[in-house]
This record gives sequence, C-alpha cells and structure tokens, in this order.
Amino acid sequence: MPATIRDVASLAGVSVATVSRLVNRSGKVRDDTAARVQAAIEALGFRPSAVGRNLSTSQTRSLGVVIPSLTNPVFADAVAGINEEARARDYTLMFTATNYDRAEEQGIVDAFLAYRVDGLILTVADPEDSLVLDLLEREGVPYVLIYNQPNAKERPTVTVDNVAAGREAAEALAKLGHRRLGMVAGRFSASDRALARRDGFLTGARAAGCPDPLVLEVDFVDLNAEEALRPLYSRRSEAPSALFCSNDLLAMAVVGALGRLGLSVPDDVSVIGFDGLAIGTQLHPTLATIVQPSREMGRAATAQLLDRLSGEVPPRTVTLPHSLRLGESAGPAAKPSPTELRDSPAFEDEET
Amino acid sequence: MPATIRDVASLAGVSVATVSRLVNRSGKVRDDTAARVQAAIEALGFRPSAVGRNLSTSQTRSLGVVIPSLTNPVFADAVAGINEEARARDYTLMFTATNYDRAEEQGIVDAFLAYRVDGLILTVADPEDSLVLDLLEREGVPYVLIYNQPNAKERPTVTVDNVAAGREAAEALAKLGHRRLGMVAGRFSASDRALARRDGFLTGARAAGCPDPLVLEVDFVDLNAEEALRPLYSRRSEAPSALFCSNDLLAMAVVGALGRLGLSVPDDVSVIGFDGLAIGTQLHPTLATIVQPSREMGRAATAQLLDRLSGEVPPRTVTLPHSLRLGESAGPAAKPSPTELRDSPAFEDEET
DNA sequence: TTCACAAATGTAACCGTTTACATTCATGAA
DNA sequence: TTCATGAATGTAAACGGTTACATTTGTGAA
Repeated sequence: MPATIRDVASLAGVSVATVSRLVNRSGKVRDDTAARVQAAIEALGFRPSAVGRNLSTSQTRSLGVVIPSLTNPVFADAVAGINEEARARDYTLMFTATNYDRAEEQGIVDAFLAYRVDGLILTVADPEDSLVLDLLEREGVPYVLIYNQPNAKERPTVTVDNVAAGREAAEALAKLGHRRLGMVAGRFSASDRALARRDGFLTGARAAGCPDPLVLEVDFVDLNAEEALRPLYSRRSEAPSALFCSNDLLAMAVVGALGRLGLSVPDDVSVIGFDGLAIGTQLHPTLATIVQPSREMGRAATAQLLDRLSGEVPPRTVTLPHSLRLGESAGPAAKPSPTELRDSPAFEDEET
Repeated sequence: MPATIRDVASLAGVSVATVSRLVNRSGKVRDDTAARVQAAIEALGFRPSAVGRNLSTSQTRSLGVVIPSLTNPVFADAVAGINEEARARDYTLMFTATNYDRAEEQGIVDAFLAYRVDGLILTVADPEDSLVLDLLEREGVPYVLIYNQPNAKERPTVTVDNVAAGREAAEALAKLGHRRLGMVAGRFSASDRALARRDGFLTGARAAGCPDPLVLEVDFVDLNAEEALRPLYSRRSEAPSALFCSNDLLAMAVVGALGRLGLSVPDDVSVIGFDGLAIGTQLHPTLATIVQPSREMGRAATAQLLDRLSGEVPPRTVTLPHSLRLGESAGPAAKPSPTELRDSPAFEDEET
C-alpha cells in the first residue's frame, strides 16, 4: 500500500537507482534531478521499506534484547541504556522478557534469529551452560552478555565484579561492628550473579573474622519477606544484626518486613542491598547498597556489540566499576548487651 | 550466509514451493517427501527468514511499543503484559522509550513505520494534540493508546478512569477525617493522566466539603522531594495532613522525604499514591494507592490491536477497573489540637 | 570539431520468501 | 487400456529495496 521506490522513480521520471542514491546519499545526483526526486518523495509520502532494504543488504540494523524480567528495575535501567545507545547509532531494538524460563529463552532467541537481528544482548539464567549461547556461537551471531559473569567459558560480557562487591559488602558491615552477618538471596539457580555475590560475601565475612553468615534463599518472584524472616528473628540475640540482600528490590522488602516484625532499621538490624536503584535514595531510611552502573552497562554492552558488528575487535569482557553507597539502612552495630559479651569473643575491629 | 529455502529444496530434490508448503503447513506434501525435506532442513539448520517472508506477505508480525520511560515500573509492568500477549500470539516486539521527549516520539515512530510494524502501542505526552497519532491515522497504521485518556478526540485506548480514581482518592482521605488535602504531581505537560487525576481529586475534595487542595507540581525526573516539601511543612499546622501523589514512585519519595523532615507517616501526614506498584506492598508502612491493572492493560491493549489486525472490530476504548488499596501510609487524621479547633469549622464527617 | 574522460543516470540481477497457476503423477472407473 | 479426477509438485512472478555494470551526457583539451 505505501509508495515504493518505483513509484517515486516513475513520478520523478528517473530510475530507481537514482532515487536510491539520493535517499542514501550513496552516489552523485545532479541538483535539479535531486529536487525533482525529492518532490516526488514528498508528494507520495515515500518512506523506504526497511524490509526491502534488509533483504537486499542482509543486515537489519536491529538488535535483540533478552532479559529475565522488566519487573526488576535493574533490568529496566539497563534496557534504557541499551535503548539510548542503539538509537544514537540508528539501530532498532527487538525486545522480550523470559520470566526466568529457559524454554522461553530458547523460543525467543529462535524468533530473533528468524528476524535476522544483527546481534543480541542478553542476560541468561546460566551462562556456563546455556543452549541459546551455544546456538548463537554455532550460528555465528554476535552477542554480548550483561549482568552475567561466566567463569569457565569465555563469553563476551559486560558486568561488574560481583565477587569483589560481595566481599566489600561484608567488609563494610564488619567495619560497622557487625559480627553476625546474614544474606538473603533469590534462587541461585536463576542468577549466577547472586551466587557470585554470595561467594564474595562469605569470603569477606571470613576475612573479617566473622562467623560464617547464614544464607537464606527465598523465592523472589512472589515473596513474603515477613514470613521468611520471622523464624530467624524469633530469637533476636542469635539472629544476624546485618543482612546483605542479593538485590535492592529484595532489600526493600526485607527492610519493610523487619519494620513489620517490630525491628528498627538500622538500629536493630542493618540492611544492604545490591543494584543501586534510584528509588533507594528516596526512601527513609535511604537504602545502603552496592551500586552497579546499570544504564552504563547497557550502553557499554550495546557499544561493544555494535563495534564488533562494524568489524572492530573490542575487548570481550568489560568489567565496570561498582561502588558502595552507604545509605542509612546500614548503621553501626548496637553495643553488645552483657549477655552477648559473655557468649561471643571480644571484638578485634574498631566499633565505629 | 544462513541456508535458504532454495538450498533446502535442492538438497531434498524438490521445489521451493514444496518446502514452503511443508514449513507453513499451507498445502499437502506426501509423507515421504515431507521426510526428505525435513531431513534437509535439519541438515542445513534452515531457519526461514522473516525478512523474506515479510517482504512477500507484506506483514511483519511485529508490533512497535513506544512508552515514555522504563524507569517507572508502571510502564515496565505494562510492557510485561504486552510482551506476554504478543508472544502468545506469535508476534514480536520492537521497543523504545521516548524519555518524555516529543522529537524522540516522532523519530521513533518514523523508524517503526520504516520497519513496517503491523501496529503500535503507545503512551504519548498529549493524545489530544499529537503529531505522531495524526501521522498514524494518515498512514492507516493501527495503534492503541495505553494509560493516555483522550477526551476530545476519539482514539483507541486502554486506560482506567483517572478522573473517578482521583475523586475516590479524595473521598477516601476525607473519610479518614482529613480536611487539608494536597496533591503532589509530576509535570502536567508530560502527563495527561496526572491532569485527569488532579481534576478528579479537586472535584472529590470539593464534594467532601474540603477546602481546595494545594497542588504541587514537581520535576519528576530528577526529584528532590525533601526540598520540595520543606517550605510546605515549615508551618505544620497549615500544611496538608494528607497528600495524594500522581504516581507511586512519587509517593514513595514523598513518604521518604516526610520521614527525613521528621514527620511520621501516617501519624502526622497520610500519603496515597497511584499505580499499585508491587513494591508498595512490601514497604513499611505499606503504600496506600490507587491500583491500576498495568499488566492487564498491556495485555488488553495488545489483544485489542491484534484483534483489529485480524479484521475484528473490537471496542475502541477499554476502561479497566481500578481499585483503592488502603495501605498503612494512609491513616486517620490526627485529633485536631485546640488551636486548630478554633480556626477551622467543625467537622461534619465521622472521624474514624 | 573531435575526442577522452568524468559525471550522471539507467538496466537488470539479486536478496529469501509466498503463491497463483501450470504440470505431472497416481488412482479408480469405464 | 484409457481417461477423468484429484493429489502432489513445480514454475515463475511478485514483494521493495541495493548495486555492479552499462550507457548516456557534459566538459575541456587538442
């Protein structure tokens, strides 16, 4: 139905090649013919079909984006960054969320390959053992992982150093005087990064001389944080005085649940999250968190992918800097009561 | 580079038509030939090109999604719904965010039209006066608005009744005994729905016999809620005892800011938001809000669009039900102090 | 004026499908 | 055996661009 290049050509009395040359500035066109063609384009409202172009150039200038969920703003932030960078370079995004489901992952990547996207940006459940990544390698379709942090296989990735970040979370809490640490995490099977953060956290706790933290794995998608924490805090004196959460959404839920359990954050329990969601700075108390530059990660992943597409050989793994944002939800450990002084060894660290 | 239908045909010793018929089940193929073709498909890893198909069918089975921002989870939720419904019907999504920028809106829609998306789902700045919508009408490309609530022009829309919802917010607060109401909203120029909510809220306040609420318009993108509210609450006795916020993100920031100003929610000030973000139920206090079924709205918009594409004539405007979720952030008004009893007229409503 | 050369433009094949129409094949009836 | 018929398959023309190559046009030098 829309006008084609042939319509324009015949209205302007030139050949399709000339129209194409003008539209793409891919060759010389005399000023007067250019004007005639331009007039025809406007008269017909000609908008070159990307479909036709894709077919003949065997490129689509489109990217596929595959993430677990948009419900977690951390992914939404990354997609925002991807979107910015892609638009700046005149690429279009095909998008979908997998809901942490591997079958979906597969189906979606199939669809994107059928559409012949030029490349993919994705966060997968398990980058070490992923059918879709194997498929992409096999087909030779460029991709970049984001948030994932594969150890074994070398795969193009943009991430932060989740292990180091986990370690720093433990150190920060120890420095505030906390000894009984805990971690609340989503299902590790769905998140290699949560696992990495845990490993770092345990290492950090050990290095700081704390007893091994208790790790609570919870169902992130429909979470009842209050129920999950209640048994833990039924005996307050043994429960962790500081909790590291594998992401900010979880941390916010944990802060809320502690409040409903009658505990004050940070006076009774400190909480530190992971992600650096913007909303965390607005809450009261503000949320302590490890900030990862999500938007930048999205941009960087896109930039890497697009560079690779234009023949450059960018580094395969980019590790962006994270930082500790010590919000109000993490505070100094309470001075130990006499009872506790009796059961636990003396503190080595300073208490402020 | 990937195998084409001709490669498959020649390997299987049949014509391309037979391959096409088998792949699309669009005609009869004898069992033994089917098996040969199937084998060839697998041997070559043939994946039919959507680009070729799009060109020849002049359909793309893809939808364009245009929303202001992914940073606000309310849009992310809607996109999740769109994604679900689209995938269920085997459509693919092209996606982008406009950052509340009209020029971007235009550029993006242009790009989507070039890709020949079959239809669009969008939330625009101002649906009454929108160049992109005019363009879509002119080109005859089907679209559905979401969240927008145009009054004047008749445009296909999925929304909630924002005016009624605003009214109900006022009524609910009045019922809790509040008289001095206020509203905090993002820029009305970027949100027709915030405007509708305000109109409803003012009507509701008047109907409940409250003095006209104060309306504070703030910059939603980089917000300093504490600074915005400080002047208002420097004279507490005259400041609103209940605030309606035009969305939940804003409400969360307002609750946080009030806390930092030393005010307690809901004891000193009640706050009610709009959207029904999931995270609101996890906070402490839980966030009172008007719940709109964002995911459902996404699904409904997609369903309407796809129905229209397949020739049905679905209703143009769908208004989905909203509901009041009376979280802990909205509570009964404090008993008036003697001073206040002096300045203000006696209460007509019950005080519980 | 003629010619060489560059600039501008045109021709037609190709990209990977679908599909109307034509052709061939198999089957059962006469 | 022949033929009509329907089933299975093949042929080739779209679809809307790009582009290598061919052709025409214009220019300045000899």
